Amino acid sequence: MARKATFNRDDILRRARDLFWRKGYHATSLKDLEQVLELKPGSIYAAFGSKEALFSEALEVYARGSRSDLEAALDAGGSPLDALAQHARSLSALCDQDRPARACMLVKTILEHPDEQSPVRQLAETLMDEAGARFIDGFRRAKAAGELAEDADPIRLGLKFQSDVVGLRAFAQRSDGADVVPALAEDLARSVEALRVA
Amino acid sequence: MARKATFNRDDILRRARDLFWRKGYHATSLKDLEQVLELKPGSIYAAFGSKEALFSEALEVYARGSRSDLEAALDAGGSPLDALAQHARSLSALCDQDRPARACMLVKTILEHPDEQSPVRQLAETLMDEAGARFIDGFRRAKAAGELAEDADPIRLGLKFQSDVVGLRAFAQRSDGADVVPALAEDLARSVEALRVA
DNA sequence: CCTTTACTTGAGTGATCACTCAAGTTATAT
DNA sequence: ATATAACTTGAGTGATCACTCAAGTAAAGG
Repeated sequence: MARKATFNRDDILRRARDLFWRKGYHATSLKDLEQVLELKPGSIYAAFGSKEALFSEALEVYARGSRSDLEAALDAGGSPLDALAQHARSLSALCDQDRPARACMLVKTILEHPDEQSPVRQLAETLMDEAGARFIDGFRRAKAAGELAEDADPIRLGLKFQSDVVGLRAFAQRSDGADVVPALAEDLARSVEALRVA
Repeated sequence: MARKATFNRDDILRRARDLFWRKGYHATSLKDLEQVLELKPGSIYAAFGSKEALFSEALEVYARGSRSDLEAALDAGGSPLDALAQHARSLSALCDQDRPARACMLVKTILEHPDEQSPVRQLAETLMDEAGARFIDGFRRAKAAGELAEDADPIRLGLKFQSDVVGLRAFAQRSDGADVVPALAEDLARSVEALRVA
């Protein structure tokens, strides 16, 4: 009856994510996308509707990808505090791999969209809230496991941790980031472990 | 013999700084600048040469402005550690004022310029290195004043502090940033004060 | 096989981009 | 007052922006 698209949608979205993640929304042109996705403009618009819609889907792919590591570690059943510390320590690898950018794509998106009403901005904020909720949940589990002091506030700890991660990753974006990131990641991991009371 | 420009250069640069700070480099068009600066394109180009050159000057104005507070506090002769903690605490005011953006303009610039060779990116990095050097200097003075432990590493502490500030300010950019920033700023200030041994 | 239905193609849309420059204007020096 | 040198003006430059659509192509159903 009909014909299927010749490209793999997930593959295209991952490529779009990497390009947007590296260059940001405004600096990425349709020409850039055509080259990287190996798609003509007509195909892009038939499949995704608009540059903004494509970006939104790419952002969701990014968020989905970031979700897995921490969630897996937390659900593995070991010490929640260890999982959080391990997550911090894993940031030292930020500079090794050849990734599109070291900074968080959600943060980059929020910073380059000052209009709080813009759909892209709101999506990025929602996804960041979800990420924050996962950190908070991590500290909640740590408290439930008796790893934290009685008066520890999981919400405050979770938000502080997210803020620290955001800072570390933004800081890591600098050209000489590789020189300092491992030490900063270690500092962050130890500050988490220092919360342990049991 | 000749004629003077009718506008005040510093005033124009402050306005350009605020616009670029808020919208970022790529999303700011010459049309935007013409409106905000109340200058015709010819005047802008006669005075500054190019959009990039104007941005660079605006970025330097930004950096010069950010420099003053901490430097004054450190040079006031009181406790260096108190000056640093006070600087952290002052971040809680980030959300009160009606500023162009809560995030650091240098960080925003680095994040939206992935090409490490671009002049704008290199300028932003240089200015950020200088800011980091001031933090490091603060901890050096604190150590010299006997406020820090013998084995404290001012460089590491300074970079960690800068990373925390970057994170806090980027985090503060979120729509509901006002709800959490004061608590995060207080946490950061206390973590500085916790370093005190004397 | 042919028909149908979708996907692919890429030249082309008007709008906007950063930027230019010749003509007009005005403060200053003489 | 006049000449001069610098500033201001704004229409206009080619390039690029996000996006469209009619024509071409190919896979699936009968």
